[in-house]
Amino acid sequence: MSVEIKISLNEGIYLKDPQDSVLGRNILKHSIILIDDVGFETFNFKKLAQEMGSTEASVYRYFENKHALLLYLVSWYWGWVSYLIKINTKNIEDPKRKLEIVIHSFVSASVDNPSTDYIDENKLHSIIIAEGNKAYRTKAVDKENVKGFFKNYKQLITTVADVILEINPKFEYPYALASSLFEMSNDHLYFAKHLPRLTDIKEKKNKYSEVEIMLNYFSTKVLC
Amino acid sequence: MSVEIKISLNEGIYLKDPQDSVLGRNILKHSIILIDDVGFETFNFKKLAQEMGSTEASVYRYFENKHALLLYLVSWYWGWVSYLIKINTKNIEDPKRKLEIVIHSFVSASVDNPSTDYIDENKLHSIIIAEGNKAYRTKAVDKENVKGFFKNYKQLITTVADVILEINPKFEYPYALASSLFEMSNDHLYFAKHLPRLTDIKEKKNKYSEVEIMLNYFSTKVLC
DNA sequence: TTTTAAATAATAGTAATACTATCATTTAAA
DNA sequence: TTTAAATGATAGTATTACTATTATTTAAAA
Repeated sequence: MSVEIKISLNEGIYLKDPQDSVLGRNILKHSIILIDDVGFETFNFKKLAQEMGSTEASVYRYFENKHALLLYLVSWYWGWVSYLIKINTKNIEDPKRKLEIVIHSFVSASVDNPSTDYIDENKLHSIIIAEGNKAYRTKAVDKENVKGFFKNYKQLITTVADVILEINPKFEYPYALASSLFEMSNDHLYFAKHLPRLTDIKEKKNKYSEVEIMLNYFSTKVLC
Repeated sequence: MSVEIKISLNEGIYLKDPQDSVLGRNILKHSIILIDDVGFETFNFKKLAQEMGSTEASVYRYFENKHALLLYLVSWYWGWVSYLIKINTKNIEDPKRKLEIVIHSFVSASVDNPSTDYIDENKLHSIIIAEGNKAYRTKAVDKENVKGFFKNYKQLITTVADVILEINPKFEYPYALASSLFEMSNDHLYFAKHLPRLTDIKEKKNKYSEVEIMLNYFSTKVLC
């Protein structure tokens, strides 16, 4: 059984919503596979079209360029994690437990959740880890921010900041802690795999649960 | 008076050490100005050569491509911050004080330190903040890591991890905390400027000292 | 069911990018 | 002062990042 979730995304990111057509969903599906495989720098629309058995021009009808496509995928991920946090923290009273769920969602939302058939959440998570911050680390940030392209990220961080404030209403850095937990999750999963001397997480063991334990430790210490 | 520091860098990063010639130092100088100005994506060797009054082919004699040049700049920065930490923590006994100096170096090494004449440390810091992690977030990380291209980063983090262990020898995450403090410094300076909803740091006030206070707060809490 | 419109495919073409190669000239070293 | 090394000038190629045009397929409306 596949659950049909449609994550809402800022309209300016795409020219035509890829979630609404077969070709569009195919673009999402294959771009995730390709970017994960060759990396964002060497990825391009020609290769994507070849992989899909479509044409470059057709892809350009959905996205202005590959940056917009990356932003779409990353936004989708932000929205999806927000959604998961919302349903998984429903009916939970203890805000500390809520934050644990948040952290678990950051680290491994993809492993134990329903998947959309045209999106491989595991591969998408790999893309977030390796390429995620390229989506907002560009000269166009400010312009794109005004257009609301990062709304899903802000919404996610706001949700988490609210949980943090529930735990400790006097805490001075709820937003900073929220975004840091998200970024640290990705950073340390990346470091464990590629630059192990920059972290204490070991690739050998279950690095996901190790990162989870570490982030819980950090957040507990900071909030106590 | 300008102090002549020569930061040592892995030889594989460049084809010819730019620090050793007038043209080379000019490449460093102008690439910093240009990347800071137009962003790494739109930066290229043709534009750089034009700005400098040199030629594309000449730049290619120093660096294989713009990625290598970015890696050089970032490595130089890592090495430079390491150097500053070393001289500024000399003769200091209290490890807690040392960590404060480390954090101060992460946040604003560039504002109150001697400068090399061909490197604008302030602009270089801006580049680190905006583009720094593109230097290691590529499909070539593992290959480049084997060649030792990230040695300066590892060395920096090891130095900081040692300070952390001096404070609390039983602390389980010295490397992770060290790299997180470095990354958080850059992230939150970036967020304050471009995506303020992701942090609590305000652009208006002195964001550098605000970030410094925050990182000191976090590290104290985590290590206590 | 036909007609019409919308979406996609096929193809071609352009400007910019990321280089490589060659040779002339300047600068530095022997 | 000869020789080598570094740089400049120029040209050229393959790839990338698009745009434009027309044909064909698919879907919607009449």
